[in-house]
Amino acid sequence: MNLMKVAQVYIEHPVMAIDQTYSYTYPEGMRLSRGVRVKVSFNRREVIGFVDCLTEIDENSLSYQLLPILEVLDESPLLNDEMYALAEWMAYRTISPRIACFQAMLPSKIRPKSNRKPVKMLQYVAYQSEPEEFNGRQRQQKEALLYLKEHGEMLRSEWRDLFGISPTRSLEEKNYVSVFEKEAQYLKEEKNTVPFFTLTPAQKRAFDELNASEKEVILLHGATGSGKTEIYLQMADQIIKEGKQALILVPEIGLTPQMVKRVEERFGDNVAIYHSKLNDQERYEQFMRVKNHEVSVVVGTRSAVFMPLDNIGLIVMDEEHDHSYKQMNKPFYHCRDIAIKRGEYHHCKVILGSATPSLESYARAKKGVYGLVTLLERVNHQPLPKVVVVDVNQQLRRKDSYIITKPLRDAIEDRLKKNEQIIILLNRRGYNPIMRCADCNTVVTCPDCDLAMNYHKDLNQLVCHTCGKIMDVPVTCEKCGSHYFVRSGYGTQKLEEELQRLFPSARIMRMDTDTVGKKKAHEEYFTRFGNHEADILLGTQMIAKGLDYPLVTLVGILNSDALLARSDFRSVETTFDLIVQASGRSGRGKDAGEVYVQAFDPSHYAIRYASKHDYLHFFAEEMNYRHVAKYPPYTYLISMVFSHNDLERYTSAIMDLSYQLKSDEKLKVLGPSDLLRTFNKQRKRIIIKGTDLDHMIDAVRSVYDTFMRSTPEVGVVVDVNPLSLE
DNA sequence: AGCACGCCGACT
DNA sequence: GTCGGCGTGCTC
Repeated sequence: MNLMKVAQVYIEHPVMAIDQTYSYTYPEGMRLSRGVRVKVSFNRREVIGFVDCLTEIDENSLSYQLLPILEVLDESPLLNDEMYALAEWMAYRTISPRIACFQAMLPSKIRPKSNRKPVKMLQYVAYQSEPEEFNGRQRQQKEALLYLKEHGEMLRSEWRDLFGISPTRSLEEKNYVSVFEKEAQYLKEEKNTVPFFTLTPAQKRAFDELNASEKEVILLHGATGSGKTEIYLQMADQIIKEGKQALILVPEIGLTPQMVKRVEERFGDNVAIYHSKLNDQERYEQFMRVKNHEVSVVVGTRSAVFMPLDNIGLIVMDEEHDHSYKQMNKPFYHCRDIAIKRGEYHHCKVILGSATPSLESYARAKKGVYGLVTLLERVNHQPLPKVVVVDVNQQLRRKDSYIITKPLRDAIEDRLKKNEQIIILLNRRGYNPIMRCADCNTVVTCPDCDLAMNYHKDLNQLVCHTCGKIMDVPVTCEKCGSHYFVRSGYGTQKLEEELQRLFPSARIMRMDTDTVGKKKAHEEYFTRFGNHEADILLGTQMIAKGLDYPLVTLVGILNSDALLARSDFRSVETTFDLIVQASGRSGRGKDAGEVYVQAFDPSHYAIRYASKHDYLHFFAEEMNYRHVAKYPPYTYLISMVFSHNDLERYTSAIMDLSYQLKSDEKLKVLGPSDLLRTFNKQRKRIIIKGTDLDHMIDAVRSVYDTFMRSTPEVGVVVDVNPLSLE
């Protein structure tokens, strides 16, 4: 036995193949602890590692030479015990490498990956001393120095701007002030805090019920426009007065400028805003503000759930059903699961709010696992908007336009006359979605994806909405050689044209990924629409949620049941949600709102119940289907997608894997089935169904492990609790 | 994830 | 005869 001290280190590459610790020696006195990053040599390269623990091992038992840790990169751990344990739990649950979880939790500037200096340095000045006396010509210098004495250190550039370059430079040269570099600090802006609104009696009741509930997780089922946000803000206020912290999570598109403004008005600079559009530097700054206890409230999207708050008193997840809470790439976590886990750790309430709760959450609330508080009255006492369902087939039979049907056209005309605003939702980009050969009917598909290309008129080119490939409109049909093509269907581009033709004087604004490409464009569009710079806002689902414009009295949903055509088990729920949420944009001001829903199948229960804002009946009926088909929330799912450019070669390996899973009688295994090819990779999928999630995870982990070792060249993506199976 | 090692086709 | 394709094996 020859024991020696070593550090167990995870290596930065987020792949399952090296999801284990490696031992490194370290010199006496090196400051190491769990969660600090180190520089080590791995496979003859310098990489960043993440210290897991310090142990002793028997040198004689090793068949290889240990290497030393080269450098310690952090003075203190980046992740405290709570977050470290959370990362390990998340890695287990999502079947992903631990490093991927550490990375997901940290802003990229301090991710284990980057070895650049992350930190922006700025020059600051500080008061040192002053002369016995200033002479008459040194008035500027005197002012500048006294100002600095009074205000403490400040940005050098700011100080120079304020008092001029010449006096400040003399002061610096005479060493009355010191110049030094420091990490850029978040600039505190003076923000006026405004008082809270008085809660309506209905809001007050919900507020009290939430406070009184014994449950840790409580579902707040509140209609659109019922004033849930105000309740969250007042609960957060109450919590910070107790000296604790509040974490408010909002969906990607829910973090509108309006929302940010509201929160900042209430909490001033005691709040950190964290969302996906921040750049690396901004993320890092917000992360550090939270870590350094400079704020008590965090408002943010999915990844904000990892903010290093250490004394959480309340977690709110607004629009808890929203799909943007699920990370769609590694490590495929769901923000709700993390929020609830953190709530358990901090023994605080977790409030899930929604007008259209996910079936999972509502089912748990009904079972009593979660608390349930209901708030169905709207704040402005307006009834929920009247919903008119237009049968598109019927309009077609009358030889009327099926894009914008007569009833909707009349309604638009009417609102334009009254100078009110209109939102039109069409969940499809581009001009014509499909282009086919006029002779043999072959649809033009993406060479890499087996999916139809979309015609974009502005580019006069075809765009693949899956992989982004752009190509010229073909001259000859690949199948039959014909030179004639027809384009059909309609997307937002064509709709914009159509609307402008129908209403030549209307000011129309189009929002989809093609028009709001740039970073802050969203905000700009929303502000302009809010200022009534346009009469009609037309767009894809990005305009369906969270917007609050009092002048909007009409919402039109064009292809409302397009989603239903999909094979996904959640498509009905998604359709219901989209209609109810979009309807919620109408009639939020003093005038009652109206909604026109164009559908090919108006009798479908998703459309029927959505048009009556009837969540409860929808829930009951949809739960029936889920029960019969053994889908969530009655079961759990894990999907495994295999990809390779020549996947057929691995069919037998995948079959073996599925047989292995099928031999477990606690599991139901579907597939492998072929998926469409994307990014020039063939894909196959296996779906595992079961009722014991831990058991399912263990089973998948074990087969995944063997598969990965024997055929590492095949891509495998495992998604535990996938939101959709498209 | 990288990167070296290793075994088969088109070239100075 | 070599240069180099990328399958596959390993990293403390």
